[in-house]
Amino acid sequence: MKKRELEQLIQKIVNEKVEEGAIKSPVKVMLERPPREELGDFSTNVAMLLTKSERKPPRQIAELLVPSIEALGCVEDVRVEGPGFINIYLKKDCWYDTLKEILQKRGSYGDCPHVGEGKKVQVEFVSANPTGPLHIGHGRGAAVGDALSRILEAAGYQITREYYINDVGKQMTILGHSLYIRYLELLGKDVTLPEDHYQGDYIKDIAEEFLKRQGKKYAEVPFDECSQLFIEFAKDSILSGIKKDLEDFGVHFDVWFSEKTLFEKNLVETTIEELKARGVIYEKDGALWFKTTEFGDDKDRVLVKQDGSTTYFASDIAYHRNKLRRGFNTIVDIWGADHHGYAPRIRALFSALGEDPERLKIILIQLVSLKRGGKPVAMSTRKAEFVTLREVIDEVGKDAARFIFLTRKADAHLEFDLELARRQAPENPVYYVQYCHARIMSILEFAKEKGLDIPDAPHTELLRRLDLKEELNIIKHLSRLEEVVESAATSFEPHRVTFYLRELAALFHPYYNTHRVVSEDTELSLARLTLCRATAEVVRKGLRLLGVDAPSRM
RNA sequence: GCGCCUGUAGCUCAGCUGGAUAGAGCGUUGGACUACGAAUCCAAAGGUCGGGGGUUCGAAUCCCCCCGGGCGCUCCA
Repeated sequence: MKKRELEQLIQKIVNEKVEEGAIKSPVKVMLERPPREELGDFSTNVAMLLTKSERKPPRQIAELLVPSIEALGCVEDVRVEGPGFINIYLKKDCWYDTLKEILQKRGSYGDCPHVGEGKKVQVEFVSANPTGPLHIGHGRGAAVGDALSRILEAAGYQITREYYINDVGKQMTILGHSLYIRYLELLGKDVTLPEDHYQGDYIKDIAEEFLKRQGKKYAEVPFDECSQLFIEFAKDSILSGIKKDLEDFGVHFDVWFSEKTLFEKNLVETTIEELKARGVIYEKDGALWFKTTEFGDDKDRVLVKQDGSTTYFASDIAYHRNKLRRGFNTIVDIWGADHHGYAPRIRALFSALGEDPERLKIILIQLVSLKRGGKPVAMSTRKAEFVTLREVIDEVGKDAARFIFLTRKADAHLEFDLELARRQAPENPVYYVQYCHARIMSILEFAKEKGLDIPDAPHTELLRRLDLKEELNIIKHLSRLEEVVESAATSFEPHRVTFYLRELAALFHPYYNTHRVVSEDTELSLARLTLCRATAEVVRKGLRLLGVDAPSRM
């Protein structure tokens, strides 16, 4: 029995009471899980919500509803407890239906298409500048963005994963020039890399590659005459590295959106024209301003500078206007938390274009503080001292890294201990869940060798053998998957799935340790094997939503 | 100075959008493998939910004020 189903049944009862006149005002029924199992499987606070409009004590209102709820097929008992909670106890047979449903739906169990109804959502994430390799912080953004996308897909949304490439502007010229300098260095020229250039060794590697491909023919060519070539080469090389890193991290983007194309298609200009037409653009001090203060921003923002060049913000609004034009119902931007100040301006754009700013959902990713064996690791982008995503993948593995990134709310600081993450030790949380899956697969294997044939569609008769409290608790937890997916999707918080899985494993491991699955009692064995199979199915599904593998052996 | 985020057990963090006696993991201490995987399990200890007010049947959760931490306040990208 799922919460949503029971919620609807009780809502119907309340609505009937309202029609009959027994209750004066309508109320939305919300079920919740009581804090302790003695208080039932579900409970509702409707009676307390109605005290004011009914002018009756909550318990009296509750009693009005109890008989109809008791009459529901799945309900074993209904009690009014505490200040006026209506606590509902379900029949065991209803829980066994959960197992049947899991085995029938398999990988699609937990999906809730009614939430998204096929609406289009764009998720833009990572979007790191193509001036250097991805570092561990980008990894967190990648893990969150991808897991969120997977969860939204399970919730029935149509997702476009997108990466925005900042491939224009001064930084690109500096990148190209950095490569140029390293190239000349290789040719034995006496040059030094300016301080504001990219210092990382990766530029040297690219320079060697450049030399191999292009030879020495640019040795005497001034940078001004070959800048485009160097810029393109550096950018393409870095970008293909980024793509490779992300693929190996299990993240695949549908669209790689180039900022440059905004200019090529005149979209920056068109956007400014549209804003002009809407009367939110003015000129001051030789620059062109967007009146964002009209929509809640602190100060107005420059779009075209005195020297005639456009700002980064100009590209950004053109990009977001383009997103809107592409027909996404919701636009999700995942940013580093240090960019939070930009939110009001982008929202201002939505308002200025007559769009609901609520369509833009911004998720901020807090910084990762990196440790190694409990000791902090210093990071400095400028000095190119940082731990790259590549190193993390190679050192601790994709699964452990992704899982750890998803053990916290996105906007909370995350401590990432490289040594801990790499260690296959109990304190490493990913193995707790993966081990649960591997363990079950091993049990199923064992059962097969014993000649036990687990039914694909077990009868309730058989499942009734699962009457231990631990067994029912596991089944009840399994029944929550859809709720968790829905809440993770609507709150944009993928970490909820992580916690759910840990809880599930924490129910299964002790059960396994105290009760034998495969025993002399064939019927009981089959019932328990069914439970195991359903559990493995849900663990696998949950891990898939996080982009983490569910190994059969570890 | 202004704005956003944040403060929950020794440490790292959850807390289901306002519910009943606030929960995990790690760490600490003690215990469990001659039957399905010990990457597991069992037990113990650990709290003024930063502080103060307010809203109401009810607050860790919502509002205001302080205190502490982080991050933003470029015609930078």
